[in-house]
Amino acid sequence: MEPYDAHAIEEKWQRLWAEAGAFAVANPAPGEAGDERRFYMLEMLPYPSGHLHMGHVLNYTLGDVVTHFRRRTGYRVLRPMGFDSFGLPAENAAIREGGHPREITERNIASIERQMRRMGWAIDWAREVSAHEPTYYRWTQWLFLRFLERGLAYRKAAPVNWCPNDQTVLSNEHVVDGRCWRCGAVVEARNMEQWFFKITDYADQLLADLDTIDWPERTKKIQTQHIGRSEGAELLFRVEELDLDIPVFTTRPDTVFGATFFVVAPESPLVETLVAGTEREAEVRAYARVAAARSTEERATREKTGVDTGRAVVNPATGEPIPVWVADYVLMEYGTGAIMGVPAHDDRDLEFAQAFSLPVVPVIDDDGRMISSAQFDGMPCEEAKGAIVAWLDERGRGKPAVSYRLRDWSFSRQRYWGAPIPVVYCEQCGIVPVPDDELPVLLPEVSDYRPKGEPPLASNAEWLNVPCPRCGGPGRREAETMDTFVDSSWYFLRYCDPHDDTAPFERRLVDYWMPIDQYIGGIDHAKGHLLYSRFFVKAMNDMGMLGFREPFARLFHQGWVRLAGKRMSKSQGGVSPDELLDQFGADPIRVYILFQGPADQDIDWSPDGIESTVRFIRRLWRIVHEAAARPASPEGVSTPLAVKAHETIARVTDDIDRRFVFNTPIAAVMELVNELARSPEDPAARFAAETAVSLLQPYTPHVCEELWEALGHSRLWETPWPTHDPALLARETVVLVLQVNGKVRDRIEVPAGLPEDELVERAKASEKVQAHIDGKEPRAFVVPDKLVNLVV
RNA sequence: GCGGGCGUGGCGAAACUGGUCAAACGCGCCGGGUUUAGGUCCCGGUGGACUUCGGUCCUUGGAGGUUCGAGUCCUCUCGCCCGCACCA
Repeated sequence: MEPYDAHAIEEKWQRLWAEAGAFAVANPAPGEAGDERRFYMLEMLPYPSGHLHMGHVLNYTLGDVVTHFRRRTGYRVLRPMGFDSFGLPAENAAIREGGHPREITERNIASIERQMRRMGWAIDWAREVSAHEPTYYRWTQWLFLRFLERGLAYRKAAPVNWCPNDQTVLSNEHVVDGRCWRCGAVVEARNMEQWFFKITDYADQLLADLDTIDWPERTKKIQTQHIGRSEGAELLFRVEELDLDIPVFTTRPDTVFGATFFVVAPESPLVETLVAGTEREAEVRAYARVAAARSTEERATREKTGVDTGRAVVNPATGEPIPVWVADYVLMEYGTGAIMGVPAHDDRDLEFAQAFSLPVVPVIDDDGRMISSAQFDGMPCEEAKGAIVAWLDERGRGKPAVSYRLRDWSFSRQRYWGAPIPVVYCEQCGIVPVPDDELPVLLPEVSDYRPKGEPPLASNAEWLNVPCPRCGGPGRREAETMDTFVDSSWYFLRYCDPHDDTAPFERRLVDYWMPIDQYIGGIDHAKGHLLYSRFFVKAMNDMGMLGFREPFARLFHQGWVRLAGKRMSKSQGGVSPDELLDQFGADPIRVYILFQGPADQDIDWSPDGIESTVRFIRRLWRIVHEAAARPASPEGVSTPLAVKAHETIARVTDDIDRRFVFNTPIAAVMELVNELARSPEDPAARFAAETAVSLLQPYTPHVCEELWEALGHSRLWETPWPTHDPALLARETVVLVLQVNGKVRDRIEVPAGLPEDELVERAKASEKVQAHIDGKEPRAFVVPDKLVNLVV
């Protein structure tokens, strides 16, 4: 027996798998039956920072176990890999260190890919895609144009975070405590033109279809909350002098009789309409300008401010005029950008009313019944909601309405390293799409990636100035690029047909593979990537491009791997997998990361523990080699070791398949190996060894392949998953637990399948039981074949 | 403030639908063996208290409750973590 040499074994099998094309999977030929058992296993694609971190190792090892298990249980498994290779970090590295973002990105991809291969993950590398490659972003641009055609992509002015120092728009994530994360300057709110995807059109479907997918409840909750559907009513408040009806959204139409004032958001166009030409014009405008420039955080925390417009609107319920104010506690983005102020029943309105001495009129009493509300007095307020809306509806002053918190997705970035947005601005024609046959619009070279008020692409005049594709007149390209979340909203579709140069994918192929049977990734993407991708698929389904409405049928979130209490992530590598690979090899790392605990739970990384998995593999190595020297186990052997092996098959299979837990199968195999070590002479020794190696293969594929050969077999990676023999597990006798008053007093062996009264008789016959029931006549509770509880 | 999750040995954890002494498996620790020594490796022990060594009692953050029976279900409470947050 050679000593266990992780590196030699791992290199050998990685080479052999590559030569055999072991993990490549073919697409079905046209006309091939679609009823084959297929399985699409996908983990979220990595962002190519310098190297893998232990969180990746957990994520992809988890997916690898599922991949091997599904392959060996008879599925055609698609398990691809790619890189989310556009984005700010590479661009910032280029600004910081010099060099081109493409060089940095491609160097990182090469490095990560090498690490992935060393980990031995069963990936179909022939399907690899990277977002920054023109062969990929050509289709990202193509999809954008389809969204544009349907009005699902549009451009409009919207408030953004602006850093006055860096002269750029910042995403919300890059505003820390109201300051720019890079230079520390106080961020301003600005109104700028932005590109948006109309995800709000799909708010209801995104909410409703959560019921059709097998996702963690907490993730569904996060999305539900983010979509934020509220039912209520839209009520009309009239400005008589201007002959103007202003709608407001409210979830509390029952309180409308208590609306004593009216508030408009400072950003609202109504402000101008209301005050233009009045004596309060200057004062109100000044307030609106200052308030609109305040950050959302500032507006949320400071005391209530506002200014009276001097105008009045008519409360549609009371018919009385109430004053109209402008105040920054009302947000333009939600509802209609205007509210009715009901200080008696809303804390924020009360605070405002108290600050400005506005009247407070309660309209619901302590028992929840309507008061001071005309004909509705005495009605329970829940009932009054519908009744009042119906009453206002009859008079044309209101109707039931639904409002969402979800906003359209702003996806344009004033940055370099992203897919160019393929449109041209023409003075005559406006926004003109670049024709499909001119795609991709290649990302041009620029001299400086730093944004200086204008996106970096605008600095390349030769690229920027092109004739209008429609009229041929002077035009200017869009210089903004797309958010990387656009790239990652459809990459899983491209994997199905990665080399198609006539379309993003063939519908037949995505309909064959999709939806993804098991998706694995961090919960940090709960309301970003996981929502955007759902929106993309629904929109593409509506366009007839594919035949399903949800991308991810089943979702699992792996836990965080922490180092000294901190999450390991892209920015803080912490532990280098290369060093661990050099020191221990891939198999021990793979077992260790999954043995720590449930995969959805955070784990603390400790290099010490990994030694113990090396020890286990060495022990397995020795014990299996010893068993391999013994005669083959007879067919149907039913020794205790054989029974243990079958039990282990049943446990491991159930854990991976049904329970989706990955730590306890390792413990189960360890138990089997321990049992084998204790009884090496058992006739089932070889069978037990074969079973242990076969069951552990998804975790430690290299060493198991080597041991499988030592046992006289070949190609474990495509050997069918073992099945247990239920007949062997059916015991002839069982151990019956005897309790008196709920306490265990004895255990006796009885034939399996005895009727309840027989079990009770046997229990009463036990001396130890008799000593505790003391001659009394007990009541009996029986769990057949397991337990009898006698209660006296 | 709103929504959600989690508390089990010295440590990571197991106990899957309430039912075989709660703590499997592993780490750590203790004892023994192999070894010139250390490491590796092998064997055994290891929740707590009491014990006449046969056992007895206690123990899943805390307090109640349901049940023949609760780590598991319910109520309250303490602690930690996560998501949202002037959303009308």
